[in-house]
Amino acid sequence: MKAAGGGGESARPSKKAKKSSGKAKETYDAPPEDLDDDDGEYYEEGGEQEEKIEKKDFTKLELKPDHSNRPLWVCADGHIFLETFSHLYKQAYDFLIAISEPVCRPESMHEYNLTPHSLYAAVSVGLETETIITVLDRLSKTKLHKEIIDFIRDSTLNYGKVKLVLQKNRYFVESPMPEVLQKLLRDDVIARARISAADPNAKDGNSSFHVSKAPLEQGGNDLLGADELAAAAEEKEMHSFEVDPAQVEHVKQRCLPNALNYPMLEEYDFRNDTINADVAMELKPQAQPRPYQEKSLSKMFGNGRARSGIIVLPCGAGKSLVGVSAACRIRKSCLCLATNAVSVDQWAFQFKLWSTIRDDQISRFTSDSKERLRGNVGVVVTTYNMVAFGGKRSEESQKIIEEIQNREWGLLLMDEVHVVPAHMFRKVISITKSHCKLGLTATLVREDEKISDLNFLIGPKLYEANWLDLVKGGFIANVQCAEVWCPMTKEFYAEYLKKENSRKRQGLYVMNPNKFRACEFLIRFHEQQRGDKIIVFSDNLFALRAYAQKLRRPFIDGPTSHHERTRVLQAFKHSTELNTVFLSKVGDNSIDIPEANVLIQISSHAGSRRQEAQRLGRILRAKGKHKDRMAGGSEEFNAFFYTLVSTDTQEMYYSTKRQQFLIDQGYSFKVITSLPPEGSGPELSFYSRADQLDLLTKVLNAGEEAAGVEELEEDVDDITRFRTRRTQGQMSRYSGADGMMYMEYSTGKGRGGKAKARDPNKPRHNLFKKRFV
DNA sequence: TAAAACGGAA
DNA sequence: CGTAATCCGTTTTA
Repeated sequence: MKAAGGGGESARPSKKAKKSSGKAKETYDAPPEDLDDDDGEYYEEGGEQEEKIEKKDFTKLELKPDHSNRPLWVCADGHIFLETFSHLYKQAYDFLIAISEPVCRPESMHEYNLTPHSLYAAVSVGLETETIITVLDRLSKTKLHKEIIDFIRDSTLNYGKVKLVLQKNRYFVESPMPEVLQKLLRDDVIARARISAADPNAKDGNSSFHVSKAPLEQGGNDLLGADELAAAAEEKEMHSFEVDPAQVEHVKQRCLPNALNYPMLEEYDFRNDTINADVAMELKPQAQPRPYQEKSLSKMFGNGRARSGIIVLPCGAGKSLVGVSAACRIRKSCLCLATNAVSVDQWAFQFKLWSTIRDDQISRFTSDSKERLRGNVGVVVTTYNMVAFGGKRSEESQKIIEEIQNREWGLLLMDEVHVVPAHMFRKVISITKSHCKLGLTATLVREDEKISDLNFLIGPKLYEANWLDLVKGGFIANVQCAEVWCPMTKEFYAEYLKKENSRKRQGLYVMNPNKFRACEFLIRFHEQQRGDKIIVFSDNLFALRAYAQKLRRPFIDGPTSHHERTRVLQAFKHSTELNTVFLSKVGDNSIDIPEANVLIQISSHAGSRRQEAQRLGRILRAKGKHKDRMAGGSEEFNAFFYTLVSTDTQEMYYSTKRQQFLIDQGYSFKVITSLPPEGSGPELSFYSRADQLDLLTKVLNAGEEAAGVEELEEDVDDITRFRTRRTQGQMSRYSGADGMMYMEYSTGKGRGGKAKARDPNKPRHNLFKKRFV
């Protein structure tokens, strides 16, 4: 088994893992007992290291003899690199996603980061400290730094000592160890949150805490392992104090790893909950969760109870089935929150589609459909707004909202958790009382860094799928992402440089005739050559209307009536005549268009990574079943995502920023510099200079109307030009070093020629074949 | 009676 | 930092 004389016996006095200089001996304690490590001995006595060790310097780390079979590089600072071509990739990925935070996941090498929060999440899904260390060590090419081992131990030490429980609509902080509660109460925030009602049961000479015997023996204990039974036995003497429901959020925050470090366990033992009645609902037999959906659920229900937390799945990967499944397992009242009314309808539909819930046990609650629950239990689907709305309410709403506040919910199911502004969130979570909270999202990023608040507002991240793995599995579409660089025409650029007002500038670079022609070309190409369904996005309403009118296609924006929307979308879905629609921001969230597989962005002014990902999600729903899949992971693209950018304008600055999230997910962006193609002439609009100038005057006039403010005539804006250049620099950096992005120039000029060559084995799409080979 | 339009809010 | 979109609730219209 373990090599004789394993690292364990290197009883060395100097254990410092990191030396600044001089002759340092690098020795690390071997991980304690390896669990059956069937692939044999790899431990060697710690070698002598001569030079200074940088945390990310691998050269001095001692490789295990069979390192090539092991997929991980583990750095002393908590960064972990995973080789995705390893035969252990799948296991290693599942493990890493449980214990660490993904940083960047391109095709062949992933980067992860161990943090106190991620370790907290790991323990909360049931991993034990020593298991984490052993498995990590087993997968690592090198011995683990002692620093890392200590870090893992420290981070997970206190987990599970404190619990938050909801009983009869009152919150209690519980622990078998009264001294821990004392410690917590020394914290101001927690002390203030405490409600010390004179509860007759609390009278107890020894301490001021409630002492209770945990109700056990409810049956179903045969499902518990020995550990749980032991733990349950310990819980017999449980000390607790009550906290103000409005302060729960702050108490949880204080208990997190970055503060007092007693992260609170929040589990719902729904099987033994006899107070809240069950809801009769089960998954229908045809609801077959996919492997990754199954996996997310197993993280949530791993020990027979329901854990609170967040599940991250890309759009179109079937988040709603996960949500409905969770509700069906718990079988208690469920409050489901969504961002808007359309989404509410969809959720209600999904519940009816996948589960056997009776129609009168599910109700929608929005401003124009206030359905009441029949019985005393059931599923309520509503919006964040509805629950958090502070203003005056109609009489009927008032009643329902009171009911929601007073009820004790088994599950609080939150869709698109990232979207809701933080203050709304907080309100919703403290208003409603639930035993278990499940958050669903595709993009766990915000431009402000409030995303980490989710750790105490809801719970740890339970599972996150890797987009590229789902692509390989054929569960979501395989998307070709491209950034199309459209040079400004001479006249437009001259005007652009004159303008100070950013709004006017935007008008100019969005309406750039070359961009228009590129867009027109792409629409024609995809409609005619491939029979695709196309969505064109524009944040800028003027451009949206102008493009749509010129190209004679319908558009949908905010003011478009509901009736008109459905009419257009029906035609888009079912008619072969209508294959392109133009959408404003409305399309980001509330419109569902499963048919579309090509997306063109003509205006994307703000640098929101989330919006970019959300938009890509519009075309991710797997297309054409599995017919596009081929063995060996070399599959043809079946969806296309174009971002049209006017070169040398502010747009370039934003687009790289926006792409970052997708790049972290492993997507690569191809840069296309000559669209429309060289030879194209009057068959595309704005060919003649006269037409272009005509457009220019229109844009200028419209700009004045809209902007309303007269701006100073200024010369070249240096800042903009600087930014633009710098951005280009960054992009070429991506193209070379990271291999995540590469540039292709049909003209061959510039430094793009040095770009990484594409894989010749991969089939190339016609469009790219024609233009760029 | 139900849909559409308006206005304020965050 | 400003725009667009959303929501709620009320009022108007068919």
